[in-house]
Amino acid sequence: MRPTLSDVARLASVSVATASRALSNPDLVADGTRRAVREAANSCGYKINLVARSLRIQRTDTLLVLTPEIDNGFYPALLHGIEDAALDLGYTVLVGFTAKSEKHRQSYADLLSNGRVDGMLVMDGGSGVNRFTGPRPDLPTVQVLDRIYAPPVPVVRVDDGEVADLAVRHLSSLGHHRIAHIAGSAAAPHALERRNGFVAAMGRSGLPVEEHLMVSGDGGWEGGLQAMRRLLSLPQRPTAVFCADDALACAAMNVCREQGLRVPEDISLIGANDTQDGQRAYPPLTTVHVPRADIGATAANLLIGLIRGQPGAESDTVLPVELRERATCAPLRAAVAA
Amino acid sequence: MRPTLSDVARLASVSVATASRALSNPDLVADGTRRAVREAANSCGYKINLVARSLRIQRTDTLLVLTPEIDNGFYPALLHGIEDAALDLGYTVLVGFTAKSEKHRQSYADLLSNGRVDGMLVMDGGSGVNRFTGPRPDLPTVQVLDRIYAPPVPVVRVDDGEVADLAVRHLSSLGHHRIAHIAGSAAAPHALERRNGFVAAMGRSGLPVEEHLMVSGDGGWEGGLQAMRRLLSLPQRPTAVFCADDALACAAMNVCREQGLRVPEDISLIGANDTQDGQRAYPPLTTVHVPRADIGATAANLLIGLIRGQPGAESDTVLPVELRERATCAPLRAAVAA
DNA sequence: CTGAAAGCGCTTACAG
DNA sequence: CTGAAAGCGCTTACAG
Repeated sequence: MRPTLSDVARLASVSVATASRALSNPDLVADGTRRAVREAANSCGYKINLVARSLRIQRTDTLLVLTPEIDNGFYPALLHGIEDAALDLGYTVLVGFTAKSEKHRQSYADLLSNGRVDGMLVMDGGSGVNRFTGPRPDLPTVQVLDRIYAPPVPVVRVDDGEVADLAVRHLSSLGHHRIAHIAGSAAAPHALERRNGFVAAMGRSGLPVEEHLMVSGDGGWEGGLQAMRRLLSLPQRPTAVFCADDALACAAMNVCREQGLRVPEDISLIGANDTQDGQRAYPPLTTVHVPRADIGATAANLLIGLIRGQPGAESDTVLPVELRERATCAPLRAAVAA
Repeated sequence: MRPTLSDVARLASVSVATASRALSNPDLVADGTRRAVREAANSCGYKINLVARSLRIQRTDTLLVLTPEIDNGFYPALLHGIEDAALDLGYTVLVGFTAKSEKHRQSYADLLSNGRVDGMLVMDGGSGVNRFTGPRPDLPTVQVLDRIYAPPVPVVRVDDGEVADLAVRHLSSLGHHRIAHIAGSAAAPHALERRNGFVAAMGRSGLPVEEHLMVSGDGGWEGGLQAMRRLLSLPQRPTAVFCADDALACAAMNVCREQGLRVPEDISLIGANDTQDGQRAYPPLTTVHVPRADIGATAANLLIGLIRGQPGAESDTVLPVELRERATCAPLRAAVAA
């Protein structure tokens, strides 16, 4: 059997209380005692049992993160940001994939109410599950990017109106005015906000927004392909398109190639989020950068603050976004010249 | 405070023993009792405390998976396969990212020795950490894809020689004989095996393997770019290249574009693994499919068997791979005609 | 500085 | 079918 603390205590000829202190709170025991206990622990290969410890101290030092499928290049950076911040503060992070079914989601969320984790980071709000529906969680929770619980459950996010605004202003500054938008999944609040932001930004730039230039990219990669094909089949094609995310923009770029259109000479494309697929596309995608690692780290720190009962947790933290010019946008005249 | 089982027992006027049975082992109590206890539990919002339960029953029903960075499109499917199988059998999975440092890796691996998880799936062997170095784990462990512990620690993997063989035979059947290879990270055992497999397969096909046609794609995306540039700067360019993985092949494809070479008309490219980036490339990448979800599920099932003490766990499970023809390979004469 | 004791919240032989 | 009791492996007041 695995040695326990009482084995160590016996070997070191001290009480379990002292053995515990020597190992977890070294300052509380005499030098010699500490040494003896440590040696005993080593000699028998003692490892502390964290579940016993958790039961006793009433915390697990573990965070849960609810995430949708991660195979889309958006979540990994968020996860790493969370993990970095958490590990620094002595927390372990457990990730639960919730896109499969509401049942899966529930079984993960139960880990919080069942005391297996101390707090929860919800970043699957964009997948449309359970939105605004459940009661406000009474255990430490922070939302990432999409708000799915009413205040005062904190959110860490970006301003999606600003994302759209940066994209539209960039395109407009290049002389484009027939600008299209491929919207993201209707289930994602942020996609809706980017769409609204697109309309608002077009207005602010004094540009007309034509209904048929706003298409839905719902349906993942295939949806993106179809959306772009629809746009290119229009009698009056757009000269530029703002895609709600980089994956959609990559899909759009592929459609351009299959139809023999050059990007950016014949048409300008801009994405959003700044994910790896855009960076590695050819040509590399111009996009609006979303600081995912920062968002993750901020959210994790906030959650840990909540768990530790620190006051003054902001309930709405908005991080800045910025334009990342790469190679898929060109001045309108280039298209005209082509 | 959170209600405990004894609160429920009091409300239902039974002993905690009975309350426990009514909730966790319903058949053991009378109908009326069961109903009363359930009602009591609901009325006070009782949730079982899983850490107390774990301490008592001496298991956590949790699996740990050690994974390197996941932002490369390879790991998500593996993770999903693991999670599916695990959830079906009542296990929760905890994932630990280990690429940051050996310290991070250790702190995750400690979760196993510290009793927070029942078993461990090691799939970060390709990142070169700690290889063959640590003692054979004495707690339930299974390795995924790369062997980093000596037998009999089980492995679930593919035959990387076969991966290379399928690729080379495909290229050779298209008439290519000046075939190059861009190798994966030298730290990854499977990359080495693919490289050796390439040499063997070339031999089997009666093709010469020229030293300068085998280059290292070490260094991630940038490494891939450089490797391909080196190949294209050769006096005698290859007419086809087998890239150790799809990301490398995508990098190679970008280099071709930047140099004005058409794929597959001017040069054929084949990858391996069949990841999303290859599927979404333009043109879609021909590759060797590796059944990642199956591998994950198989490994998880094996691990759970180990945990439950089932005998007969195979210590080396090899899953089949297959060629996935898409659009980046063409007959040699096409290149000649060009 | 150290030890005896209580207790975290469950489950499960053992009796009845 | 139900209850009293022990115990999983720790930590931490409380005394000394």
